[in-house]
Amino acid sequence: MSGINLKKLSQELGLSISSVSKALRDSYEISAETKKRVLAMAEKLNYQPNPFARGLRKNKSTTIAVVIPEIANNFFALAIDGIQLVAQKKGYHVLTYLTHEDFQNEESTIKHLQGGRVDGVLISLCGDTASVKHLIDLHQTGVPIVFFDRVPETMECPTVTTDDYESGFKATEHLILAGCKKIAYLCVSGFLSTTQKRMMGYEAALEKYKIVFDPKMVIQCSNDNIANVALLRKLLARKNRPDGIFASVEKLAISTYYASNEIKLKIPQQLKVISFSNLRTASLLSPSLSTITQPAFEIGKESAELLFRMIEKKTFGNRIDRVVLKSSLIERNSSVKK
Amino acid sequence: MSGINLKKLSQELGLSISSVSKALRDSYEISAETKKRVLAMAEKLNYQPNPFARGLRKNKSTTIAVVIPEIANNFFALAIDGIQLVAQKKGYHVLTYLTHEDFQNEESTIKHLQGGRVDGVLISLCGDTASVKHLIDLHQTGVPIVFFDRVPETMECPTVTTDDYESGFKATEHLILAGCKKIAYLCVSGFLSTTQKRMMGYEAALEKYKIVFDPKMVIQCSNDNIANVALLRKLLARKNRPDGIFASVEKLAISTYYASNEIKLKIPQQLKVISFSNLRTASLLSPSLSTITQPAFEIGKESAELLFRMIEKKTFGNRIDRVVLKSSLIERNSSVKK
DNA sequence: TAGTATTACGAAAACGTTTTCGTTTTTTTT
DNA sequence: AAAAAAAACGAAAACGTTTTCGTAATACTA
Repeated sequence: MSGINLKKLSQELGLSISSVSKALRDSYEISAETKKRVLAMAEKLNYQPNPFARGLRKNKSTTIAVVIPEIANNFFALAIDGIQLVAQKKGYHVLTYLTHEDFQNEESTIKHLQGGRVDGVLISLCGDTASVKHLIDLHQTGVPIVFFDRVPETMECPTVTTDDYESGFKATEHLILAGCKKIAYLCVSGFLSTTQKRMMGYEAALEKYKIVFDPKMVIQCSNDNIANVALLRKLLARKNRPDGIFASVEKLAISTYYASNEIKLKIPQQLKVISFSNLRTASLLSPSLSTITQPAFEIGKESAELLFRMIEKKTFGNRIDRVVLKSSLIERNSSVKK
Repeated sequence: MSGINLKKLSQELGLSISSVSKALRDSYEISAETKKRVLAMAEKLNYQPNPFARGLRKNKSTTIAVVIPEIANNFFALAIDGIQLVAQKKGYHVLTYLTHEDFQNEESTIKHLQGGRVDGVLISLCGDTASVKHLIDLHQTGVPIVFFDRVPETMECPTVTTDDYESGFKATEHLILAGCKKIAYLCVSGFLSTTQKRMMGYEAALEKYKIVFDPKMVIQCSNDNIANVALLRKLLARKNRPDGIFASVEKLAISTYYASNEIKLKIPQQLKVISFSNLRTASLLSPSLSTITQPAFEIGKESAELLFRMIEKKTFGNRIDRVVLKSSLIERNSSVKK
């Protein structure tokens, strides 16, 4: 359809296909003047090499895949930004897939990647990923994989994460020092590595300050915002309600705000809140939201750089990189001691 | 690398390559029992067809490209969500490209798409796109293109947009009715169709209420948030400062909030604000932000559906669809009359 | 000057599919 | 029972590259 290929170019130039091809890749076998002619004609006819023919021949796609749970999420949007930056610099194309936190989706997506469509995969697991067999299979076909943020527990693999345990600890400690006695931990899925580690930090902080851990204060939320608001409203209307909320994902903090508004619960007077979040508007909220902010852009950037290192020198197998970046705790009014 | 292809499959089965291929595509030339055997073996060996070989042979990629200015932006993130939904349903893959509002990027991205890498393109133009020659070239190679939100003025082409003129009018009228006498219009680029139309609505509303249009109240901002805050701080500190702000993009509203905070200007008492925005936290801001909210998800969905209609029946050329969706004005405290 | 490098190019195979066109065997029709 | 039709499969070309190898013509070496 595009019409213009090596054959037409070579006819136009009175050269063979192979010579034209070599001229375009600047081969030493072709004289300087011929190269000039070829380049000029290629430019004139606006020749673009067919990526499928090239991919087939070279067994290379110059494409990577990014598999994430959702895109309408500041963390992942920023991470993609970082990924795209380095991919673009390398001349790579980026395929994006959304799992919508559904394991079936993740599985079939990964399976489709088996055919050689991509040279590498960046993935953040979905909430209910129980098995990682699909990923092991993919890895065994020779496709390098880098996990970021949500990584598997049961697989030796390259990862880029943040200091989730420490962040969980600090966030909880922060609430305790602000006067909270009964802190709820909000999460979306118990399977996730992030959820687990943040919760371990949460538990450790409770222990340090001699607060007994109450399993009922671990609130499993869903991906349905409306349902989450309803759930939280119930939680916060109870007699025995928590006086502090530690949200392990941004949207749960927002739902907490909505729920509190609905039942006229004052933040931070009656309820203190801190949350993992990359909201640009955190400081503009009413009240401004205290956050643990992950370096989302850098996570994307680091992951992509790690992946390209694996793609370029095929030295993976003998070494496994695990990068850990630091999140920062930003105190604002939602958790202020009064 | 992946290893398992039709040749190996056929050897394993004692069949010819062509028969295996036909069996897998459920051809009438192959007997039912042979098909069963082939399917079973393919499943067992986890066969995945090579997308490059298939793409080369069929001259089809089952891939579309999405070209947008930025991803860390609620509008575009939601639009991508809608696009992915329908692409996934169709079994298509989605390549994402970010132009970062840079025309050079947009141009080279589109050029690279010329080789047949994708079956169709969804694009929202970047702010300084002066010429659309690159897009006309691409279109002439037979690649269907659908423009969404930011569309070209000088090209007959399929588009999905919102009622920008009306929205601009209503937003401005809303500020006027709330008591504003001097309304500034904030935009990122004068070239954009959206900017233009929203501004025409703005001017029309001013005229209706006999307010003279002041060109100095049209504020050209950049993509640098920090610079924008500084610019707005200056604007709002002037003696002759505006008493109303109409932001044509979300981030400018946020910058307005930052600037106002810095110079202790009270919203909505001293300054009323309304903005195009898809912020989930609009109602939680201090004060809650009045918005024109575009149906971003639906825009993405409609665009993709339109594109696939064009890809599937190649009836483009004889008809050009232009879909217009409605935005909604949501009044909140940032523009309340007091 | 004969032999050897070097330079500049072309022919052809290969990548893994799909598809067209045989070809053989079986079934149906007359 | 002979001819025609149908069923089930295989051989091979084609898609557009890249790359290996071969081969002229020219330049250099002894």
